[in-house]
Amino acid sequence: MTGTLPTPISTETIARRVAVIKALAHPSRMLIAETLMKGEKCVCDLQALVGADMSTVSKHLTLMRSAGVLTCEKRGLNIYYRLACTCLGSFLRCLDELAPDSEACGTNCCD
Amino acid sequence: MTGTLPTPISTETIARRVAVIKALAHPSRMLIAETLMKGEKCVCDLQALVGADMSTVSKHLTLMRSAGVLTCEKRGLNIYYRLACTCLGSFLRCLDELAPDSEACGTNCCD
DNA sequence: AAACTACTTGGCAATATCGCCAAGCAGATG
DNA sequence: CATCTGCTTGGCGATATTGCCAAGTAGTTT
Repeated sequence: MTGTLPTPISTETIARRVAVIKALAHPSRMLIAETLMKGEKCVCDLQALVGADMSTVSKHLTLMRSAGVLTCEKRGLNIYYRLACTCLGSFLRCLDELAPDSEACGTNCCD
Repeated sequence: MTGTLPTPISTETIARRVAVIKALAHPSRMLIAETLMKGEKCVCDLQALVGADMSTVSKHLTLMRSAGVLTCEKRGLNIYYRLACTCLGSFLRCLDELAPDSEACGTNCCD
């Protein structure tokens, strides 16, 4: 169990994680994720929320779905999106506690 | 149509979260975060790990520190970086369970 | 103090992401 | 069937990210 183990994480795992993380790395997509934590919404609802062109919102949703963050279901004329990533809420709340650090250790110290 | 409720999350909160998420949204930075979960490392260690130019690694680290994901401390000739975001581990493990979804609901269905 | 070490910063080209418009498509409705 | 609705896709310019080289800095050693 102890000792020096070679990096036990594969490039594929890293890539998959990055794809999911990137699916959240945009203000509109973060807002969508936050909103969907309260329940499913159709694209038109999310468009109104985000305030961008519907095609833009649709592309955001496609990206998030491809990454596995969202799932969708068609009912009647609308397509309803919902969160697939249940662990997101607690993580985001944790992030909100995190303070940005402007202090450096090297040459770029400010005081 | 669902009820119209005013968005209870501020633009600033969204922006802060996105900054943190972006700090993880790159293969090298994800690998750095994963590695630092096991303990602090100096920049040269991380350079060897990532396999990029030291200046590149340094910029990644600066970005992560600015977002609040890392902290650093200078000891002797080296600068040691460590993870500041304690909730990252459980979130990443959760992400690893998440399956990417290639099935769509609209016109882009494949089968 | 000159040279060295460990790292950061500036600059710039290559690449990726973003967002709008226009066009397309499936299902519902007239 | 023709049209309308809700959404997706293609295309493309605008903007942001990435990574290397070169140059700079603070502390260390000789």
